[in-house]
Amino acid sequence: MSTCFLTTAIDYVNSQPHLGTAYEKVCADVIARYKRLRGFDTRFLMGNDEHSQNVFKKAQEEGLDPLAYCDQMEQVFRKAWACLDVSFDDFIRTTEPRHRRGTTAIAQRIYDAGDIYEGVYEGWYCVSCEEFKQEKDLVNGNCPLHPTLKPEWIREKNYFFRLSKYQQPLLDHFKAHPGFLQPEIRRNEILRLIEGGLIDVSVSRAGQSWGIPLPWDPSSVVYVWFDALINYASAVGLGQDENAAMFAKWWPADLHVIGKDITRFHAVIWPAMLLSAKLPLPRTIFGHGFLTINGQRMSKTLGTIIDPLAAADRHGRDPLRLYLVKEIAFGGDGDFSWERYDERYNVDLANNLGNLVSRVTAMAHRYRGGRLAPAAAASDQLVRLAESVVAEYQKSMDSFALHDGAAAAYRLIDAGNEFIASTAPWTLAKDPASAERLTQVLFDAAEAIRLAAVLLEPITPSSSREILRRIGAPAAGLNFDRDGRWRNDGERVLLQEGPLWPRKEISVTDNPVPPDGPSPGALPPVSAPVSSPVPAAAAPTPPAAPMPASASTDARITIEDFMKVELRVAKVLAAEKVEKSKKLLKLSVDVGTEQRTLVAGIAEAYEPETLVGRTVVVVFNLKPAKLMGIESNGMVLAASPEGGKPEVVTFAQPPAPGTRVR
RNA sequence: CGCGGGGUGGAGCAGUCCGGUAGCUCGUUGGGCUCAUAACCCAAAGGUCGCGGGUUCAAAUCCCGCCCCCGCAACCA
Repeated sequence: MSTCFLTTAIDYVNSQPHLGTAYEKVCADVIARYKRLRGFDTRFLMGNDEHSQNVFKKAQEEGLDPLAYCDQMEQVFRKAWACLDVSFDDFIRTTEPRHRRGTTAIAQRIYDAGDIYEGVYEGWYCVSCEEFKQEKDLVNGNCPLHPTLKPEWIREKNYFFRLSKYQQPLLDHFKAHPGFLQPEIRRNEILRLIEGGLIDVSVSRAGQSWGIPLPWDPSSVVYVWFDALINYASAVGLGQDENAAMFAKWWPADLHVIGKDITRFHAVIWPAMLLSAKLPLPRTIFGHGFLTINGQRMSKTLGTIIDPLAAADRHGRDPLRLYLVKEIAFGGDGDFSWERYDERYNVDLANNLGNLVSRVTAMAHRYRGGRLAPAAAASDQLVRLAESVVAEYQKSMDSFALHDGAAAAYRLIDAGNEFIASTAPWTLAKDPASAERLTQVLFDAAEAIRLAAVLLEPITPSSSREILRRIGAPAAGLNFDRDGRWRNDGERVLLQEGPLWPRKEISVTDNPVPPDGPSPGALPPVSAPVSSPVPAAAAPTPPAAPMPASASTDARITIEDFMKVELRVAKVLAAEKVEKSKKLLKLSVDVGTEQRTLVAGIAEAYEPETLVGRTVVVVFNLKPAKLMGIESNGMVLAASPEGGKPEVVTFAQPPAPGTRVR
């Protein structure tokens, strides 16, 4: 049996998982489940990255032993992944003995290969990145990733890995293995990087206790990212004699699923380390994109960090999983918004898949007492479509185009609905002569559902099992070769039960996450090479936020929309009637920074002279417009009663011109 | 020249590497059906593929130039 060993990035435990972290795990899980469905002996590894100075500090702040702190965080992460149905087979922590042994072993091998030398490292060090920065990478003297943080100039004894030596071997490897790094855009990026020359990298830190000691110099510990990368190998037995068989079975990894920001570590340094240690390189590295929220980067300050558990809670974990894989092209960046999430829930699950199951099971019961067996040949059209769908699904999933795989499955679901409309079972039911035809039509419809459920199983595992149960098809031990094709055999006993996904009338408001409370304890900025720090709240996940129910027809705008309008206090310097105009006055106003000419439609209510010297409010950033030949650069605010005369907005105590109004 | 990502029917996106009928979802309009979760089906309207050049028989796609938008950090997968 073929094997498949795949991994995700291990996560920093400074903070909790967020939707972005979850995105990676879910996608990797979909791949893992797909491989199992295809019959691969699959091992899916995840874990936590714990040897970070930030973790150490964070634990100290909380008055905890670092390990105890990590123990707590392990539970937080495990719980999150369990809630999302992420089916990892192994969960590694970098503080585990097996990892220490693996790291020690590989470090020793690299050392023995002569690829590590001692030196003194001097340079700018970003505490948050835990990474040395090159002068040229600094922006205004600060780390580009943490502009508010001053890098430290550090000088210490350091061991270096001869990365430079592996430039050509890496290029050769990339050339020989076109699929080594995917998608293409990452491959090109990294190729350019390697071609540009590699410099040796520091692999140790002196004078620290939180980490794995170097085997040849216990006064230093292995640099955290170096340590982190090795988890993939130590998890399957590297450096553990008693686990040699396991290592032989699983290594090299078939796939590392990682974020696009850490491809450099995975596609350059990690392979070089393995080359040096004379170990096989992973077969594939896939760098996925980032999730944005409403088109914006997830940001704690903007309140756009989304708790994956809250998202799963809103409609269910499978609806969330489906959204993440179907609505985002795997490899590119993608967007999440509550509105869209709600929409996809109703459309994909309630209206289409769920409703299809309802109508078929209902008809099976009404017309056939819930029992269906083939009575004739299956619909050619459906069978042909199913064949093409399965082929496309397989091709897509094999090439990590998970979104296309999901779309393929949905073509079958759509076809099921179309098939019912075109065959009109309710009409067939009225004619006794069509009895067999009706039975077959219902069977075909049920079969389309069954097959779709099988194809969707990697994405929506528990929902697929539920559908299969209702449709009277076996759900246990699914196998793609046997179950992933059209079948016109066997009796099915269908169950008519309530809606799988009730349609939800969604009120217009969005973000169901309440403004998070002040995060406890100031956490230093964190960015990690090998995994990603996540939002800081150390408190346990709050109960999933309820859906907001603010009703209104949404003509309302957001504060951002409003803030686009720049209102300013202005003082009228001069005013005159616009010739040939009934309503317009030409005003010259002082808006604080400058003097402007604008036109206001208030001539019917004000004599020009009465306005001079008055303080009004103007829209400062309005596009100029020509009125009666005069360019107006702004707009005076005035109450404009229907049919009545406008009343200019003024102040009891006029502020200085230029003052922002909001 | 900071880095990166974008500009494709009303909205959100795919397609761009490997030129050749511009595709999907939502929305809108009209029609149909009644098995089903006011769900489903059919049809229609709607696009100078940011702008300008170039290559080509042919450009959303390749080349050059330009404009505009977004993100850039106690948060990054």
